[in-house]
Amino acid sequence: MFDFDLTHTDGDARAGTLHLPHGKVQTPAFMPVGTLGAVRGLHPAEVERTGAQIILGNTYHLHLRPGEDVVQALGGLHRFTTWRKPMLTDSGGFQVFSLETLRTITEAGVEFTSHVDGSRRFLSPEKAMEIQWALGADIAMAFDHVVPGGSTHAHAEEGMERSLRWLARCRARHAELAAGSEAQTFWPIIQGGTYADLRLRSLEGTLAQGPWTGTAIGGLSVGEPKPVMHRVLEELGPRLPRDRPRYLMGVGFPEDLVEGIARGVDVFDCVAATRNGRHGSAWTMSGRVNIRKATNRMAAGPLDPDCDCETCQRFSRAYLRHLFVADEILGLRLLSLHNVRFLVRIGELARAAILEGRFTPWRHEWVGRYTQGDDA
RNA sequence: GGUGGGGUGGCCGAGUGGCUAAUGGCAGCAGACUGUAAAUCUGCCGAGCUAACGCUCUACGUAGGUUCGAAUCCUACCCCCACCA
Repeated sequence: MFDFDLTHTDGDARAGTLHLPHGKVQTPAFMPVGTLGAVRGLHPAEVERTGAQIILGNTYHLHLRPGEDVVQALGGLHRFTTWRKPMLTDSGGFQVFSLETLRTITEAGVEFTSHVDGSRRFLSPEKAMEIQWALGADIAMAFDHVVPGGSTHAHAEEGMERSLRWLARCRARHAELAAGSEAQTFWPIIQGGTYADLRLRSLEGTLAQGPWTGTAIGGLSVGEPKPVMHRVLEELGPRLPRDRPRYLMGVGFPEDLVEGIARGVDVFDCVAATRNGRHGSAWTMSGRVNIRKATNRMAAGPLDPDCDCETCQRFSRAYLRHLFVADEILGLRLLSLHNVRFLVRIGELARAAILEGRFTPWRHEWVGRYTQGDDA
C-alpha cells in the first residue's frame, strides 16, 4: 500500500512511483499546498487538471478550524474536501517556526495562542498524530521543531534533538492509532539547520527509529542562502534510503525544484505558487512576470507562450492585468492556477527527461532559459 | 432674488496664521513573498537639478489686501450644492 518503486535514475535525479491508499504519485512531483483543506482560490477539479497528484493540508490550521472532529464526522479530509487523490498533512511543526511569537515550546509540546481567537492550543507529538489520524490523509508528518535558517549551531542542535525525541513519541502514538491499518503512513523529518554534523546526526537518529515509508527533509528555505540548501541536500542525498521517497518540505520556487531534483529529491511542496499568484506574480519560461505592470496593459499574448495551463491557453496578459487592477477574484485564481501548473509541469518534464536519460542536458537548458530574462 | 454651506495636489478628503510640498484613502509606479496569521506587506508618488544630503521653482477657485509670515484672516469677483421665494 505504501510502496515506492524507484524505476529510473539519471545521475542523482530519480523517477519513481509512490503507491498510496488514494492512488499513485509519479515522481518527481510537486504538491500544491491546501492548508485549510483547499488549495487557496482553486476548485479541486482545477487543481486536478493542473496534473497535481497529491496535495497537502495542515494539522494546526485544520485543528483550529473547522476542528478535526468536524472533518472526521464528515468522513475525513478526502470526503470533506472532495479531493479524491492522495493527500499529506503537515504536522504543525512549521507553525512552531512561522508562529514563533505566538507559541512557547516545552519538552511536552508547544502551546500556541490561536491566531484566530487567542485561545490556548496545546500541540504535542501525540496530539499532532491524533489530529492527523482523524483528518485521515494518506501521509502524516512527524511533529518537529523547525528553527530559522540563521540559527546558531546550539539552537539548531536543540531543535534537531527535540525533533528526534518527538519523533519517537509520534511514531509510538501513530502505531497505536493505525494499529495495523493501511489507511495512513507516517514520515519522519530530518532537521539540523545548516550544519552538516547536525544533519547527519538527525539522519542517523531518524533511520535508527525506522524503517520508514518515506523521509522528509525539513528546515530548509527558512532564510538560509540557496547554496547552503544545495549543500545540505548534497550531504544528505547519498545517505538517505535509496528505495524510499524523499520529500523536501516547503520548497520551492521553480529553480529550487530543478536543483532539488538534481540532488535526488522526489517530492516538493510550496505555498509560493498560490501566494505569489494571488499577489500578481507569475513564473514563466522567460522569468518572473508582475502582471500589474503597465507593460502588460495592451499585451495580447498569454502569460507564458510556453505554458499549457488553462490560463495561458485562454487569456491574454492584458485581461489578466485588468483583473488584478480591477480586484476581480478571477485574476488571483488564474495566476494561482498557472503557477501551480508551472511547478507540476517541472516535475513532469524532469521525469520525462530522467526516463530518457537526458536529465542533465534538460536541466541546463531549462535553467538557462529560465534565468535568461525577467519580464520578457 | 434670499439664506446657508462649499471650492485643497489625477480623484476623494483632512487641515482654520509659522512645525505645510500640505494627514489619510484611492488611483499610479516599483519591490518582497519558499512544510500559508498573507486577495498580504514594504517603498516611491507636484516639477526641475542631485549618487545622496539637499537646493530651486510652482501650488490649496480668481484678483487684490492685512501680516515678519496665509491653504488658513479681510475685500471683490467667478463657480458649485441645499433650502426658501
